[in-house]
Amino acid sequence: MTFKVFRASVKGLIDEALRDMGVGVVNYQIEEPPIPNFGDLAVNVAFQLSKRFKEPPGKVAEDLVSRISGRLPRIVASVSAHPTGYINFTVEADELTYLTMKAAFEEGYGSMDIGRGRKVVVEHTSVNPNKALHVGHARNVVLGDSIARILRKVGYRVEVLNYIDDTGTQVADVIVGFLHIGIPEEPGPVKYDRYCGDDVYIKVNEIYEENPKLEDKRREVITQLEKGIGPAVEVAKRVVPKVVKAQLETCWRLGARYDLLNWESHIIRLGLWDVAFNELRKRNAVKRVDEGRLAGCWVLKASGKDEEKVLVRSDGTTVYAAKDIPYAAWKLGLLPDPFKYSMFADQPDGTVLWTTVERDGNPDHPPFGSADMAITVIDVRQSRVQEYVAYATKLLGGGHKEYKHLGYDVVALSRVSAEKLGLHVPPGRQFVHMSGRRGSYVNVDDVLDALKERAVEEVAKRNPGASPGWIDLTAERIAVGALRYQLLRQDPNKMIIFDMDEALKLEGETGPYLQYTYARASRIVEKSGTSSPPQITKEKARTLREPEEIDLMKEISKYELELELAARTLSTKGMAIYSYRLADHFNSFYERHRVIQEPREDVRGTRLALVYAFRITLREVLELLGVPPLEKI
RNA sequence: GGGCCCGUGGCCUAGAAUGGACAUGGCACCAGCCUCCGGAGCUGGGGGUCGCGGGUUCGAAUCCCGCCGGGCCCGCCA
Repeated sequence: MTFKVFRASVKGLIDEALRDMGVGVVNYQIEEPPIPNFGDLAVNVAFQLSKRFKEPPGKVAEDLVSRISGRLPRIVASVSAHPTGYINFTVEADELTYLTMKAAFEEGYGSMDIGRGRKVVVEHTSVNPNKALHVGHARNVVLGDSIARILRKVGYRVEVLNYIDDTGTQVADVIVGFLHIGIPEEPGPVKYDRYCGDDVYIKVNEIYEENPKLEDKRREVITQLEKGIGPAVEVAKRVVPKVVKAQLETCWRLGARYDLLNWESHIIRLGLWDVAFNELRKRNAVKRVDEGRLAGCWVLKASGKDEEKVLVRSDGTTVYAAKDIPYAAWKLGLLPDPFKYSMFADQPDGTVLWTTVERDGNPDHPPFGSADMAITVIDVRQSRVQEYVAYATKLLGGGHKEYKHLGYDVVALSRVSAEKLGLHVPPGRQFVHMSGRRGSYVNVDDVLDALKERAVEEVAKRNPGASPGWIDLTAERIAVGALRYQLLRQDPNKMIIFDMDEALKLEGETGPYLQYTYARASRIVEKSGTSSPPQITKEKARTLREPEEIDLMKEISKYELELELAARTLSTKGMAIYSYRLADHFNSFYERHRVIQEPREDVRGTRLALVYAFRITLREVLELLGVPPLEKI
């Protein structure tokens, strides 16, 4: 309730003036001016009105200002018309300081109720359980995890799902390796997901090249997995959960957490597809094609165009994309829940991760699914399929619910990094796509380890005599912060060309810069000898006078607006950039003004309060991004 | 062939929905700043046909059309 108050006041003033002038609805914008001299917020309403009145914007602006200037509330210091037509408002800094600090020191700071208790499920990660995560998967994990954190913060009931495709070809390949090629199920000391991905999956695919007949075995394995009987199922029961646990280790390392694992085999064996399919038929949403090239297939009737998506082949089997429909419908509670549930693992954050089971569940489970909104985090190559799935949920009676695809472009390897991995990069190409099957990818654990190694050097250098355990833990957190920030700060529509040397940077606009700044602020708080923020009064707020103090305070006051925007747009980018701006302003302040050593007692107290407010706010933002805050670095 | 995404100094990048003031930061580069709460920092500087060409508009990085370059999707594969 800070900069937001100022913004609301500005809007109120403009709307009141418009009413006075007797004009109807005008679509105008309130934005931050490009140059601080122009004030703190600018309104472009005069441009819109100038069209209507046939008068120059500057004149309209003056007219509006003359109506407004007499009735400014306390939070608004001044208003002025710029000759170009903008109406510029300046905030009353003392008032904003007081409001901002008061809000920051309150319990539940930043929490708001946009969600109104509505339930949202966020599905992310969903990596085939036959290999270790590469950095492309990491983008998925951290995007989904941060969105979940943001939505929870703004009042949604959030449930995080991880879909395990344990009946697909990728898992089947690994099982073929164990069952028909004789690769041992138990590796040496290597992490199990990596073993299955690097030593089994790749190998099996190489053997397919020489011996294509072996692919018949894959078909056989998949059939067994879907039906739930046969030797392949026995192998899968031993192998897949071990891979999933190994993958989860990496996800947890990245700071992610989940509520439930949904296994594809359960969806299939419990007949959820048949239920969904019957429902689609009942609602006349699918039809059987009688003739032509699709004769004998069941297709989804597309809305407008003549596109038809095959769901059931003429031999009666379902296509890959069709399997997503019952799952989506379950998420939104459009089908009866066929699952039983049991506990799968304890997570680092202290919560329990549950899993679906086919029978003998724990009756004492929390409610799952049946959300008002479903968000599926999956890369843009799945956009088309996701459209069909969203459309199918509407046909199944989910018209009042929302199914959203949160897409993002892939992470590719830079030419330099690819060549360092020994891959051939054709001339002229600047990047190469990652592929688990070909083994051309960068493993997430490897990236984190490399980052950590760099961080250990730095931390040890700056903290002589620190315990190895502390150095290790701190370096780990730096590594996670660095990687997460990098993956969250840019537009999801843009491909990330991953370069190892670039990724190892710890300076500039990076996670470690934020952590470093947080530690700086923490040290001041520690040295102040206080354990809670000083009482702030309007009188004390008045002692903030230096430009760097005011700028920092204003940046802090914008937190709620940024959070609101992030939640509404399901985007982490703005939050990431905001966190950097916050830290940047703090460092400018820190450079020029002393806190502990400030001789004037009143100024010292208010500055300390400012540091507290900054630290609390940055902590909030870092937690939303999943960048671990560090007291000491 | 149809559809979607991207193109902003040498490299990376912000400019959302709803066009508006001198185009945002970072990396790299140059010049400064530690007797002072932590220099992973701070201050200043150079560097731009916002891919190209039209159009709409008083005004376009932003909207429209057409190109160019890069990527992705479009299967009774998964």
